[in-house]
Order: sequence, then structure tokens, then C-alpha cells
Amino acid sequence: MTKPVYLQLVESIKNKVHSGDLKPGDAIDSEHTLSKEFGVSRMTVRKGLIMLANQGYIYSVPGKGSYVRKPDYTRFVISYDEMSCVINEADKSELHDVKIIVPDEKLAGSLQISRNKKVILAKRIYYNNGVPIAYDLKYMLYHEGLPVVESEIMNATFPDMVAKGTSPFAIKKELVICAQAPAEEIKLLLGINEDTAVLVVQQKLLNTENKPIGLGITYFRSDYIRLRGINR
Amino acid sequence: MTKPVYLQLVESIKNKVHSGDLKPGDAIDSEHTLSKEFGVSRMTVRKGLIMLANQGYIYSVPGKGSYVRKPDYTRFVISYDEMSCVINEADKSELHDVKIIVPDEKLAGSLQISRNKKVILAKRIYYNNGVPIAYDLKYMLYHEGLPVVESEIMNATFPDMVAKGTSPFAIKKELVICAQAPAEEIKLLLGINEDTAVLVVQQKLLNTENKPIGLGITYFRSDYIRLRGINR
DNA sequence: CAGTGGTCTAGACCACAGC
DNA sequence: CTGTGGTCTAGACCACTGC
Repeated sequence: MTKPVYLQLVESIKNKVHSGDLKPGDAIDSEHTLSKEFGVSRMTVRKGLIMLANQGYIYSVPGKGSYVRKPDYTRFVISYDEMSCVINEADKSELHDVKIIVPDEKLAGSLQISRNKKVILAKRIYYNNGVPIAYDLKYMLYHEGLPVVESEIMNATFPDMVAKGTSPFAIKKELVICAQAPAEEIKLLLGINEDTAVLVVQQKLLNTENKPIGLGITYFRSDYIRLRGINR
Repeated sequence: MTKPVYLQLVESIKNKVHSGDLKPGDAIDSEHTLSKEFGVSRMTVRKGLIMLANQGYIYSVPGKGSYVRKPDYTRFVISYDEMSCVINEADKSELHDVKIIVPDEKLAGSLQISRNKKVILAKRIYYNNGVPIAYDLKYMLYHEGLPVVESEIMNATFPDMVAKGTSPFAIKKELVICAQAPAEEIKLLLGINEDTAVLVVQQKLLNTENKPIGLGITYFRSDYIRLRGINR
């Protein structure tokens, strides 16, 4: 079983880049040259170069050539899901409270709505082995005629809850991560004292027009959560 | 100025997915069908489909067809750099201490080295407008014949410091993010009390064989840091 | 002007799914 | 067997770059 030619070309160039044979800014041989070197058609060469470009190794300038890109050390991919990002996955979730509220100024600003709109607030606590490890608040725009039933709030994922009726692709999510010393309410709910901090993860859901349609804030016990990221 | 055909095809299918006309799991028309529909060659259709696959919209099964993928809400991209991720960028960095140490058991484990190897430890404090906002520890494997000079430690990025001599592409980074109540030492250095938590970001640098070659731990004042992530 | 990358074609052969 | 996606070719035309 032999690898397709365009993958061989990808590997060949990656090796030169990894070994330092090609350094950031260096020019790659032209597509014409590579097609002769590898004895393949230009389309096959292009397929490989496009893959290298997608993976951040090179970039191309029309009329000039292709060049090795400087790697970006600041981009990381993290996998975040409020139920499974804790050290030992949350095994139970308990609905603490659901109500319809009138937003205060800060929330109205976050959701970009006027303060006379109604908002659904669901409070939830996540457990691991009986230990409360996270306190979760979810704010959703309230729409007449689209009642939220408890089973949905318990079982659906946040995007599913908010995106009822629209395509799941029509949603963007933004995360904001920070640390806090726990407020009194949170100390009580999670059974911690001031020696334990909380990691706060805010999720904002946006529709295709970048209008907020939901806001989630999760307070994790610092001794039960670790977010992991990798680059590339 | 008219868009290339393969981009028109990409847009067309994205629209059907966004509108809910195509739902996750649904089959896309075959490449042959699409090439007739759009009046273009099959290679042009494939270029569009490959782009859609790269962007997570569809996946292809050889011998069967292409299908709409279920979106992944758990993947986020964050941009992290210890100097510029704070709310107002750190404007000054001060070297607090540099020394060569013998690792304790935990550090030796983290770096996967034996405890008789030497490690360089650089302690640093970041400031914003004169306020200390972060305390930073960097551990690097010590190699004879590769002296670390102070100017490098002050000015180089962490990967550059550690990767001297090797290609910058030959490095992977892993992040671990958590919250902590500040230890006494950190309270003093950052001038905070127990009402302020710290966000801890650990960076591990790995070479191509996945061996650790450097470890960085940064303690940020919780009131000065916010990490942001977006999906897709 | 010659060389470069970007787009596109009209075929071809293959391995694979499913009937 | 037919239909599917995966690979590949040998051309073509275009817009752009730099001389």
C-alpha cells in the first residue's frame, strides 16, 4: 500500500521544515519545478501545497511563489463542555431553579436587549460522586409560543436548548474564562471556603447576525477543573 | 468580479445547511450530479467539497457519498500569550530571579527527566501601569554548551528560548488552565489578598518525539485576566 | 516579457458500497 | 453490476509579479 503522491510531497516539505532545511520566510520551489522534481502533474502538486497551506506551514502569493510561514504559538484549541471538562466527568446534574426574570442592566447589555424583555434563567448544579463541583446559570431569551419544558432544560445541550427551530449550524459560541474568589452564595452551594477559588467560564451564543441569544455562566470548584489546550 | 465556481458551490451548500434545508446526517448530491447541476467539471466540484470538509460542514465516505456533519460545539480556539492576553496588555516584564536548580520529584516527573539533571528556572513578574499583574516561572532543560544569556531570557519568546538550534516548527505546546486561591508568596509578589484569586496557565513545550523540553507556569491576578475563545 | 500561482476541463483508473 | 468518492493527467486561460 503506497501513499498518494500529494501526501508524499506534503511529508517531504514538512520534513524539510521540521529539520530546519526550510526556514520561515524561505521560498518553496515553484509548482512547475516541483511537478518536474516529483514527476507528477501540476494539479497533484497543488493539492499537496493547498494541504500544507491549510495546516499553516506555507502561504502562497499569486504571481510570486509559495513561502514557509512563521508558526503561530499563540493559537490553541481547547475542548470545552460544561459536563465533561472536569477532571472526573460530572455524573449528575440537578436543576436548582428555573424562572423568568427581567434582566438587570448588565445582563441586558450582555444580551443586547432592552430591559423590558423577559429572560429565562435556569440554575443548575453539577455533581461528581455526590460532591457539588459546579454551579451553572443559563440565560435564554424568552419567546412567546416557544415554551421551554423542563425535560429539555435537563437533557438538551445549551445550543440545542437555545436554537430550537433553527439549524444547529446557525450558531456561534464565544468563551470567556477567568478566575474568581467565590462569592458567599457560591461557597454555600459548592460547600467550599475561601481556600478554594472558582474558575468561571462564560459562554455566549450568537446567531448568524451576531446577536446574542443565550448566555451561560459556570462556576467550577478550582480543585475539580482543569482546561486543556493544544496548538496546531 | 465574479467568484470562482467552487466558492459558489461552497456558499450554496453552506446556505442550505444554515437554513436547515440540509440537516446533519443528510446526504449531499453526488459529485457527478453536482457537476451536472453547476455545469462544471467534477474536479471543480471536488475542490468545493474538500473545502467544506476542511471547514467541518461535511464528510465523505468512499464508495457511498458525502454527508452533512453534526457541528462540534466543544471545540474552541483561544489565543494565548502570557504578555498580551491580559485585559490591558502587560507593558513591562521584570526578571525576578534566574538560577539553576535540581528538580523536585513533581517537576522531574513533569519534564520526564531524572532528578540529577539540572534545570534552569527563570522567575519573572509582569506589570501593567506599574501594577504587578502576573508571576511567571519558566523551567528549561539545562544543556552544557548552550548557555542561556540574560538578554535571551528577557526578550525571546518562550519557544524561542527553549528551541535554540532546532526549527521553530519542531515544537508542540500544551496548555493547562486552572484557578487557585493565591499562596502566601504570590499574595506578596502581586500585592493581593484572599479576595483576589489567581488564574494559573501552565505551558508545556514538547519536541517532535513528545519529550518535554520546557515548562512555564504563569499566575495571573484574576482581576486582570480574561481568556477568550471562539468556536469554528 | 517570462515566470508565478489560481482556476478549470474532460477525460482516466482505482477501491469501495450495495444490490 | 452500477454508482460512489479518491487519485491523477496534460493540457488550457487568466491575473499578477518583477524585470
